[in-house]
Amino acid sequence: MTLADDAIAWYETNARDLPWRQPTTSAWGVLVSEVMLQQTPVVRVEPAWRSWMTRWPTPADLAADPPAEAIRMWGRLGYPRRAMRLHACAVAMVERHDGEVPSDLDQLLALPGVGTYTGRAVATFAYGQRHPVVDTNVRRVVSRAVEGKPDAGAATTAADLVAVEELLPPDEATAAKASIAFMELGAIVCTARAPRCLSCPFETACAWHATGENLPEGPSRKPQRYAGTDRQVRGLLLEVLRHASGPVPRQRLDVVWSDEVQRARALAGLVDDGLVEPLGADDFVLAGDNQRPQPQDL
DNA sequence: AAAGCGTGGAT
DNA sequence: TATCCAAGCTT
Repeated sequence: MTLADDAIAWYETNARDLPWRQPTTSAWGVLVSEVMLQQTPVVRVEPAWRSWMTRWPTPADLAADPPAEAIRMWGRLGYPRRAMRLHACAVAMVERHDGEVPSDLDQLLALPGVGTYTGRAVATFAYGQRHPVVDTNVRRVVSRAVEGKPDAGAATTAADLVAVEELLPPDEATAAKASIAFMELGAIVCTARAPRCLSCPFETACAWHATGENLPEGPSRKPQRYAGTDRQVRGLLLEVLRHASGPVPRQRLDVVWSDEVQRARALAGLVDDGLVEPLGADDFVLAGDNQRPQPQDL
């Protein structure tokens, strides 16, 4: 039995029942789930994903609406640039791929917001192809089970892809199952904080378990501050703009943060990123909102 | 290649 | 309370 075999067997009876794993889910549905899951936990993604798919069942549906609507629907999932990119991705798929999610990995990787992980995840989970799908869960599982180290490095490397590829069975469909199984194992058993080694199908094979599960010395990532950062200010500004139906006067944005310099910098950053657009001298809207007729236009 | 980018729940 | 962490991507 290989690790892949053990993982697949374990997955058959232990996998969570997530909507984007239903066989009827479209490749678009898989892509949306993958983007939403970038740095956002499953429990928060699930309801958002359902709403999103109900409103925009296909890429063409999303592409037909302005980015502002995507940013609103994104709600508080975090990193709203992902909503922008998902919208841009839908537009690109309409333009370049006849409104379909491409199955070719290189075409996937060329889409906005689709990187090393997401591209392979879509090719694998939506189209059943054989690719190493390497996210934080898989890196942790492989780091522990194969290398005996408590945690993986900070970011995915080419070597990680090779290491995971070598664990995949040759058959395409089986490899795809192994990929989702490795991820699920990392998500619910081989967790960062309190791994459930006694419930792990790798228990006897795991190099890390064999050496006594020595814990990592420090955090695997650099701790990221939030309070007081531009990110917090951007979040506050965007929260106001999300709930506005028309142009927002600058004064309404001024009240969210007292430091004028930082506030201006954060707003400029949102404009730079294409999330927000200035409208006239002192009004702001979410990207594309100026294309909707405003009350004063009627 | 390291830093920037949201948000909220768990410990 | 503060820190860690959650299916990363872009520049």
